Amino acid sequence: MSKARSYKQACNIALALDLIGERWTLLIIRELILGPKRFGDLLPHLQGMGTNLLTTRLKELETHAVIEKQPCSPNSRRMQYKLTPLGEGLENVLRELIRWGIQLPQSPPSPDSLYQPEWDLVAIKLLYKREKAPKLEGTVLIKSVESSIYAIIAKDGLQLDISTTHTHDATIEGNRDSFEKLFKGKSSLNQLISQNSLKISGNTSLARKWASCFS
Amino acid sequence: MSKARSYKQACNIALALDLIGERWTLLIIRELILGPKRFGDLLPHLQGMGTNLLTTRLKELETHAVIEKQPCSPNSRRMQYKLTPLGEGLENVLRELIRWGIQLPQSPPSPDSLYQPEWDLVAIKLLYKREKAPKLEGTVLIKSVESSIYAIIAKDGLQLDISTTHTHDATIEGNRDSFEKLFKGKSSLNQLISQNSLKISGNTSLARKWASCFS
DNA sequence: CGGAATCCTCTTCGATACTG
DNA sequence: CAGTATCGAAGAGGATTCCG
Repeated sequence: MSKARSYKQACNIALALDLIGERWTLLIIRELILGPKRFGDLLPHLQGMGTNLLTTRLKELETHAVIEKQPCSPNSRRMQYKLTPLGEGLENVLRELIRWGIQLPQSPPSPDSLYQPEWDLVAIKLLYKREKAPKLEGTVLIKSVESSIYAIIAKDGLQLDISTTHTHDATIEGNRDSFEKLFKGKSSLNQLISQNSLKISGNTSLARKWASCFS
Repeated sequence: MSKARSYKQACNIALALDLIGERWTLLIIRELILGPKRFGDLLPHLQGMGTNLLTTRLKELETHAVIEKQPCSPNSRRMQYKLTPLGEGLENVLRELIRWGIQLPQSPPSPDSLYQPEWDLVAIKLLYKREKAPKLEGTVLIKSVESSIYAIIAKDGLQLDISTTHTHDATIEGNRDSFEKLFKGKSSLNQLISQNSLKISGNTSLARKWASCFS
């Protein structure tokens, strides 16, 4: 049985870290931010982690009600892992980690480091401030050479999809770098448009309002 | 030399965790939130951590410019560790960890778990929302049987002191439990006063305004 | 195929003893 | 007091196997 090493401190920080402070754990949470995933989907995004260790971590998280294991569909025997409401609360922790990570001296992107476009989606989702345009609704296509991301603006936040095509109201087009600047609040949409870095089409008003939610 | 194990992922979360995700690291940051500390001050608050490991962690943090080592006083040979501006940015991460930790199913306080009053001060400092009363200034004494904490309200946030006596404008008195409810936003000052759990004196208006910054 | 269990090696941790 | 050295214990990483 996993006896879960603990700091044994009567402190909320230490308490939290007892549950999600171990190696790999927060990266597992990151993987589940965009929705439920299966064991086999998690593994390739966690290169270097053994299958046994992933099993252990998933069990720990499950016993602490941070995630839950459920059938992919009602009568299926295939299982998927999903954040519980408690686990979703970790969005706030991840958001601040992203913010802190952004301002870090950027090490030159080492060639042996893994990259998954979904990680950008996680950042976009978490950095989006719906309160800046609470009533906004619609779908924006974020198009670059590398990927086509559909951002579906809904009442309960931003839903992001990279794998399926959706009908969309507006399009923002450009390269990854410019989008990064936009989403991370380093440049405004107007700045990037006037620099010819980004281009908008369709419902441009929607696109503008949506983009203003990142600054 | 410390070769600092890395996740090797082009993701801001993973990048951040490469620096501050290892065991004990965030607890060291917690210790430095209230101000600089010496090696010997850190150790007893990190029970179970070997001295060698603390040395290693401090060096890692120093090379990544999260903390810096400096003389206690200009010409002293005694050294202390202090957060850099980059390190101070981790306040946001710690704040969210505290918030998440608070809503965790409270395990019965195990007898072998360590408790340090300073950890409460860290929580108070980080949960205080100055923007709720931006112009407030003064000193509030938070008095319980266990401790006398001076909260000095300043422009750049809350300064907290448990070791020295200060002149104060207002006093809030009660037991630790009630204070916890107040600071963690679970109860309002008015509620706690009407329950006879807390008592205020001195500049009660200041005390009320200050207390409202936690809800 | 998904994922749990087993082994084995290597690294990190934890605790204590030691040194400038 | 501030760290270094050491060593057994625990955990991580990788490959492989087993089972439904």
